[in-house]
Amino acid sequence: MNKFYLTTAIDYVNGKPHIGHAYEKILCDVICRHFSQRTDDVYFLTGTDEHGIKIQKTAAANNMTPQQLCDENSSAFQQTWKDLSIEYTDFIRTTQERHVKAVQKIFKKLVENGDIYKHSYKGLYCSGCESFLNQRDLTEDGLCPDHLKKPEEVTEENYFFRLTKYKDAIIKHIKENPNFIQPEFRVNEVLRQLEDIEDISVSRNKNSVSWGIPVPDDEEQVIYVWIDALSNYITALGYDTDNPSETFKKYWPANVQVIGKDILKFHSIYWIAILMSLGVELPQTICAHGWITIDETKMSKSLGNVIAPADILKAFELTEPDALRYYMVTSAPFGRDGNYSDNDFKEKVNADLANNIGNLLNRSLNMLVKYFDGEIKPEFIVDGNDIEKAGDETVEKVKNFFDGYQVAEAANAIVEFSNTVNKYVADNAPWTLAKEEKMTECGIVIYNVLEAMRKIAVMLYPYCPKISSKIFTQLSADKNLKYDEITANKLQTGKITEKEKISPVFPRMDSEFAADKKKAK
RNA sequence: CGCGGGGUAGAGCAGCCUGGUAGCUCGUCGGGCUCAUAACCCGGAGGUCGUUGGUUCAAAUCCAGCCCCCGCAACCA
Repeated sequence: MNKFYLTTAIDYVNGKPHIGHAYEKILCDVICRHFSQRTDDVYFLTGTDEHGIKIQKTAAANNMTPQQLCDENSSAFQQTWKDLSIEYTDFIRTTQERHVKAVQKIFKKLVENGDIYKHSYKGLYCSGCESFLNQRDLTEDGLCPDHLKKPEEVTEENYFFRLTKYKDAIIKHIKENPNFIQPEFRVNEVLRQLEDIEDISVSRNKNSVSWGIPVPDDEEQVIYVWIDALSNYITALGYDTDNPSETFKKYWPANVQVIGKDILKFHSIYWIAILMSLGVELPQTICAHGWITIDETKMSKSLGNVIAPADILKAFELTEPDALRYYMVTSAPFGRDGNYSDNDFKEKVNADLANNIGNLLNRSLNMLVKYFDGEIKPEFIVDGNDIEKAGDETVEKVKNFFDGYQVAEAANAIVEFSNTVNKYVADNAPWTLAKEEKMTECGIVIYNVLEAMRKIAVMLYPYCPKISSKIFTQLSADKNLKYDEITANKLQTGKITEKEKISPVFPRMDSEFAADKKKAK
């Protein structure tokens, strides 16, 4: 693999970031960090979607210009990603000039290709809402639910995209490329949706929506969400209908486009049709993740159970996001919904990060200090033992899971390995060996454990970069994170640590350590 | 109506394709160890595998019917 390009959905800036937004970005960051360990060239794109009637209205309600609202909320998203250690390569905003210009060119190109036509559209317009309503949105009496007024039938002339022209080609592509839509159980849903698609409206009259990218050569119309938002995945790379950038040529097509299950239709049908019309290659995989519920309840503004990632970190007095990152991506199996609850969060990270992995490092380093003054002697290194093999097998398993973007499953494999190593410690009881003065045997066991820890630190890095870094530091190990070098590298011999340098890399939440931390503040 | 997934110990899941001792994580109870972050290791208790019937020497697993839950179909992240 010589490059890896991943995109997230771009978030609509009509509100502040919550853990639903965060879930996707963490998932993507974990995937990108993993692939950065296997290729030098990872490009990770995220951003914000900033046009449309909702932004226009929210801004007006708050006495702001739409651009002010977008600036404020887009910044909030960027700050949140920083707080969560999301290291994207580029952040695109659909109000940026680079995007606006490219979208207009794309629109023109679609017109030239004969895939866009003008068509009058008859709809139910509510003047209170300043927008069209669907029949199903109305009350039983046919009134607008918000304004309790009867909407008027209004005819608007819009531009339409010939989606139906690409229907057969899309079906063919989906059937011929089994990995195109992931998880696989979504494929039938999409094929079913394809059966009754119609051409889609891709513009709005300026009178109903003014906050958008103007249609080229028609002052009356602005470009609607489809062509605007979806094309961010290529405009960010510098796509241009006449003269695409080197970056675009290098990274497109995307290896994977990660989205929520709610927008799968737009990505596996609309977006694909647009690319087909433009004559641009299709992404390799569209991966739809599930949703995060809160205490088994759907998150919604009306229920008032929306949680911001920062609130969780604050509530648990966490100074780094690793635990939350770990929990979020392991709480749901691939593509399924996950759940967040304070209690599950605490239990999961205590069990895996503190008790299992963190304690394993702590106990083995302490033994190294106690029995060998922190020194690894050359005679401790014996190749080909069972733990080494188990470690190498885990490395392979983790790679395979990531190849299918199965992030939670890969994490389980890492914890399982750590668990095996804990058993190995108990079975071989280095403390007993020390008492019996079998010092070389004792050293071999401890060394094997520390070597296993080094591998765990490499594999854990995508999930918990800060904890991983602490493990490397305490092992005095080279922070080499490349998978190819896992087996080639070894811990250095000689004195690697002393009593004062050892401390829990992840304190149990609610433990004495956490309590001490609170006091210290 | 349709298409798809599911119902297995208190909770969350695996096993089902390729029938033959029902497994994992958390919790719980008991024991062990003493290197460690009330940690770690071992063991116990706890399940008529939704239900009815069929195939078979043998069914959680295959087949049929029924009951219940969920997803998609609807611009929710």
